[in-house]
Amino acid sequence: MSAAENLIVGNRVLSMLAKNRYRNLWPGLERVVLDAERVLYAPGDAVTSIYFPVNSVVSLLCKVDENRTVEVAMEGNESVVGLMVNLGGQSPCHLSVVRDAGTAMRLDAGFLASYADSPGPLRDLLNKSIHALVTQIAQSGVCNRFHSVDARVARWLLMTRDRIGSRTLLATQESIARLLGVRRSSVTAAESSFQLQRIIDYRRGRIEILDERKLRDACCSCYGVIKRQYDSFLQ
Amino acid sequence: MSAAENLIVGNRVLSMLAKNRYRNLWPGLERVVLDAERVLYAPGDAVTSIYFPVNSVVSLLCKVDENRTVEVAMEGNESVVGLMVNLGGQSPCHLSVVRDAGTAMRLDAGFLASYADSPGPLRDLLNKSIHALVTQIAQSGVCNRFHSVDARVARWLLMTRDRIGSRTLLATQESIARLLGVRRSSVTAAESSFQLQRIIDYRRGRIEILDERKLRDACCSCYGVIKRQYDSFLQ
DNA sequence: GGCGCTATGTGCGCCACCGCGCAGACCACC
DNA sequence: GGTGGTCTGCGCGGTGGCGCACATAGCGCC
Repeated sequence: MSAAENLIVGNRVLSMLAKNRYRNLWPGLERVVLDAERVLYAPGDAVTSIYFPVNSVVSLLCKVDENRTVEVAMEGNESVVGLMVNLGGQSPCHLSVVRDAGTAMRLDAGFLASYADSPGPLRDLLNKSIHALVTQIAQSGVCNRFHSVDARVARWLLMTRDRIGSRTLLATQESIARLLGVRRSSVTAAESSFQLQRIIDYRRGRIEILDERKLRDACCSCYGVIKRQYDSFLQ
Repeated sequence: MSAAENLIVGNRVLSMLAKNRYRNLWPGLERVVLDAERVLYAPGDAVTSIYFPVNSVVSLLCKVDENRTVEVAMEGNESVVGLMVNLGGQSPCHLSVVRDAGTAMRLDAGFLASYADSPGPLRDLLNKSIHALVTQIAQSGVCNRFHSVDARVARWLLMTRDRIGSRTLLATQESIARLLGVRRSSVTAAESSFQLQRIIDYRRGRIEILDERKLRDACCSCYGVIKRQYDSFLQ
């Protein structure tokens, strides 16, 4: 397998297409590096590029008030970033920001749209991706409203882990707090509790997951609901 | 204009199609009455019917825990109920329940899909509808997390009003509380405060909006964000 | 090794909202 | 016009998370 193919299967959606011998998109794919904090789409922008993250993570942010934007979804190797907005031919209503730097495969939005215009395995897959994203947005919303900060931090850590494919996350308590829309000290409390239970280990912006099973126990069912939705159609 | 056409333009999506002289769907449309509490779709179901509400309102409910399901979106005359699920060919992950009884135009899901298969004004409209629904889900999630019960009740009242096209809503404090995921007495407090300010008048399951402008002032910006998204492509 | 920045630890008062329970009021129905 | 069920008013203690502020500790950099 070529280096390019290796990258391609790093994104679960592309990987699904590869498995089904659907390679119409391959010629249009281009490897790019996404730097942290780069804004991919902002409200009002035209969407000209679509991204298939390999090990990068993109946050979908929604404005709450003047000085707060919270994460309504995170997109990584299981996602097609910019998809929904593009298919609607609409301008995004959310901010898409690179949270974890890394590589992604870029595709021209029009190029993708031309292949998704007609029915087929590609369009099915994209529709299912949209469906899963909506599930994530809805479930995260509910979770953020009803579940404890501890459970939400646990969910956030697990979901990030799944998307970067590594047990070591780079995130400060401050950054997590902003994304979840909670106080930093609430995140401190959650993380130090997990540390005491030897579930995670952390120091200055670096979190290592020691015991994934316990972390799952610490988080609510929302993690599973979201994960199952993606797993149901990706491999 | 015939009685059927009158009904058709009662749904803003159908009305848009009528304006653009797109009438392929007309032969498949069938007027139905939706009774309150009827479950249109449940997780695991196959979606065989699509509904264009005229004055009925459908709640999209998401399970929180064993004895709680909360509203993640409400769909009425601005919506195509069952759309997203159908296009993905997926089974719904949320419960769709008729909240306010009324009429709707029913369409066979396969019939709609056959017309949405190819690009055109219909598909554009459906894509935009999905996009708006996602905006609603995301914004409601954020709103439910960060804004006061008072503001959320105000938003709920206004959104319902827009969808039924009447200043008089039928809803008990208990039912609103369940949908918003708050205590009934919190809704009591909100409504009685609005009553004191002569914004609404209510008695036993019947709420009348007296001053819509003040009600707008009482609710957060989320109402406007959601409304603008729909208004941007519906007439 | 010292300096400075950033990240983390911790404490305090506060408040919106929770869960529960009960009383009272309204309305439909017989 | 009584009666029963539903809807609304309200009170109580409890609590999770908030906003703020300040101290400490780790780490990069010169």
